[in-house]
Order: sequence, then C-alpha cells, then structure tokens
Amino acid sequence: MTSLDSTPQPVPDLPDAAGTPAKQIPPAAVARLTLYLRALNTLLAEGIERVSSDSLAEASGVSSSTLRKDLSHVGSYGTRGVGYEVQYLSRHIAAALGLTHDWKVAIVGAGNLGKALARYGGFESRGFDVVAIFDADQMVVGNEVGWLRVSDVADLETVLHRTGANMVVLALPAAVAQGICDRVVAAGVHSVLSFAPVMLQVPEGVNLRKVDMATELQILAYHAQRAQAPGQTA
Amino acid sequence: MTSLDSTPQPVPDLPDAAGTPAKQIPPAAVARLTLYLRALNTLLAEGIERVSSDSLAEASGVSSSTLRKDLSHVGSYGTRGVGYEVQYLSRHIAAALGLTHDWKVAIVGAGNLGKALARYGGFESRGFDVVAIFDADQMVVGNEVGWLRVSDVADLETVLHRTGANMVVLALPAAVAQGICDRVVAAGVHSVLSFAPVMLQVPEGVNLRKVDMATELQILAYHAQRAQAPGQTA
DNA sequence: GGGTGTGAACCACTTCACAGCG
DNA sequence: CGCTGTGAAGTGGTTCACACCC
Repeated sequence: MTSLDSTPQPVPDLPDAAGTPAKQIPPAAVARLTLYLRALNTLLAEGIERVSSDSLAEASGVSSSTLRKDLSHVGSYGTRGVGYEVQYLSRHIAAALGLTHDWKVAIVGAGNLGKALARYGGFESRGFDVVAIFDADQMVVGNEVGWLRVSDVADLETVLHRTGANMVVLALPAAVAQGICDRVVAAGVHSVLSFAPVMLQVPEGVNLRKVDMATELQILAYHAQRAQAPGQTA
Repeated sequence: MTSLDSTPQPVPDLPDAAGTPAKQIPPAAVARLTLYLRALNTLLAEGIERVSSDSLAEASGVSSSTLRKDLSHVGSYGTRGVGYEVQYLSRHIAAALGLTHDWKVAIVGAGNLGKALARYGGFESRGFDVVAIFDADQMVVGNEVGWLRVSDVADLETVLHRTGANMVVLALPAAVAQGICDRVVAAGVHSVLSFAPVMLQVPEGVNLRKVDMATELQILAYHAQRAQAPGQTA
C-alpha cells in the first residue's frame, strides 16, 4: 500500500518464549496478506467455498508462488491436490494479522478527510470500530459525523481513555501533527496512522504508518515521465 | 507506504538511446526521493541554503547511507566536505521525478474523500493541478468543490479531453471502480491512483497505484498484536 | 578534517523447481 | 494426477567502509 513503511526498526527478533507461535512475518508478506483476506471475503460473499492458490493469486494480483510462500508464513491450511477452504483460510489469516478482536480507532481532525474516514464503511466490516473523532475548531466540535459527535481535541486524553481507543488516525494539518501525535502517544496509544505530510517523530515501540497522497502522485509522475521519454523504439 | 506497490511489471530495462540520462531508479528509492524533496522544501522555506547528507537523512527519517545511495541514482549534486545546496538539489530531484511541468489531475467521486482530495492544498504546491471532479449522483453534479464545479461522470471522456487531464484519482465505491477505471484508461490516461478497496485490472503500460486505509490499519493491527504478545522479557 | 560518492559485502525477498501428500 | 508446501537459487535493496575531492 501505500508504499511507505513504518519506522524501519531492525526488530531484535525476540527469542520467542515457549508456546508463542508468532513467527515474524516479513513486512512485504503482511501487506499482501491483507489483499488475500479481501479477496477471500469477496469469494465468501459470492458463496464460493474452495479456491486454489492460482486463482486466489490472480484475484489478488500476485504470482501463485508468492502467494504460497506468504501463506507458508502463516501455516499450512491448504489441502494438496485440492486447494484452500475459503472461510477456514480467511479465519487463519485474520488471526495471524491480529484481527480476532475488534480494534477501536479514534480520528483526529474532522475536516474533509477526517469525515471521509469516519464515514468510510470499509472499516467496520473489517474489524475496526471508529469510536471518536476530534477537532480543534469550536465551530466543528459537537457536530454529527456519521454516528459520532465531534469531540474537542482539548479533551483528547480523557476521551481516548473513556472510549478505550487503541489506534489513532491523524487527519490534520502538518503544522499541528507532531504536537497531537505526542499527546496521543503519551496517552498510551501505540499505533498511529498519519495522513499529515510531515516526518513524525515517535518513541521506540510506537508503530507509525504514513500515507501521503502527494507522494503517491509524485511516484506516478516519475513513471509517467519515463514512459513518455523518447527513445523506446531503439 | 502506502505500502502497496503499483503493478510490478518487470520492466525490460530499455537499452537507453544515446542522450537519455534516465537511469532507472529503484522503486524504493523513488518513494524516498519524494520525502527528501519535501524535507528540502521545508528547509527552503526556513531559509536554509546548505545541508549535509546526515541532517537531511535525519529530517527524512532514513539512514545517511541510504540517502547518499538514493541521490547517487539521480546524479552527483553535492560538494565533498560541504554538503548539498538545498535549492539546487531540490530542482534536480524534482527533474528526476518528472515534476518539471505541472500535472493535471482529475478526481472521480465527489464524496467525502473526493472533496477532501480536491480541497487538499498540498497538491498545487507540489505541481499537481486538480482540473476536474466527477460524480454520478445528479444531486451532487453542479455543486461547487473548492474552485471547481462537479461534472457529470457521463461526460467523463469529454471533460478529460477538454481539461487535458493526464492523471486520475479514483475516490469511489469498489463496485463501480473497475468500470470507471476502464473508461479512464480508454480515454488515454496512463496514470491512475485508486482509493477503492478492490484489485483493479489495467492493461500493460498503464500505471496504477493503490491506497487502502483498511489495509493500513490491518498492518498496524499485526504489529500491535505482536507487541502485545506475551513473552518479551524472556 | 569533513562529507560525498561508490564498489563490495550483506541481507531480505522473490522466483524456481520439485518433493510430498491427498 | 493435481496442487500445496518448501528448500535452493536468483535478484534487488540496504549497509558498510573507504577512496576521493573540497
């Protein structure tokens, strides 16, 4: 997805205490597992019960060898000569990704982007509950957004604790992002997704991911420019 | 990053006709070059004229060796023992990314996300002009969004040609994404950025990038779950 | 001395090819 | 016989260390 990783902490590869089956899945594979999950859920909705690595790979836009290697990080849940049971595999991938319980997400910033995220239906269906949305503008505080009412960012800590939010999405201007991010982290949140076009500093142990639309367009521009460049027929 | 790459076309590594200085920059490096550009522009705004690889690397959140290696793909624009001239380097990175001329962007979907994108100030300042926004809902067509008026998606081809749009952002429901994407491609657009949570099929030569917020949250969930897992102190 | 630019070593991911199982 | 699961080979990207230039 988006393209830019979170903090690239080397991860000391903890020696893994006795019963923990967590095997440390490569980041690239984790990103693709979410795609498989999406494809599997689509198949499930269509009532399809079994699928081969070949067709699931095509539906996800990857090669079948990549798919099988990725699944091998999660476990052996297929039947040789047959394929995978859709629901069974879906459950196991979800478990490996930590989606067995719901996550509570708070959004900071109730501008266009914040509202878009709050109303985005794709979250609930995939195990993410939006439990709060904040803004600093007193004209916006108290307004309804979807099922929620906009909270004052002054009450950030209080509301985060009351709602039990364990993930925060930053949808706010670059200038204030670091300040809010610090408060969010201080309030005990370890997972942050930022849409602000700045480099945020977070302490060790906090997981930060960044999405920047301008960056995405710039990457497209690079490829477009190369494609248009003269001298292809050479 | 978004995390998810565009179509991973092997790229036959064209033999490069005579004068072309295009050297094929690795995808990972391209993504980071946009970060350097952002950091450089921040420095420029602060009136700073020179910078070393060490401090630019820190401002961008990468290691200084990675930074220097990345810049070496673009060219040798530093002075040994001194560092880089901010403006000079910024210009050359922009040129390498194909940002010398402005790109014209059309947005399809005038829901919350589409509106958020249309009004997002970060585009114009970085060489992207939003020239059109479309919607299928007749209640929305004709409304003002920022400086634009929402066009009817029925007029997609006409308006794309009239405005000269060469990039399209899809901010619409998964169900209609493929159909619109096909029309956009047929209209001659080669660069598409999709926010729809589906796997889109595009012909060879079209550049597609995907951003999916649910995917980003799922990746965060994976890391959060691992961090919470028992047995760290072992 | 100081900091860039780069070949070489290292590491991680991807692809291949086939063994193993139903 | 078909398709999964996986060691092994191949590829690409990152890190290191130092030559080179100011």
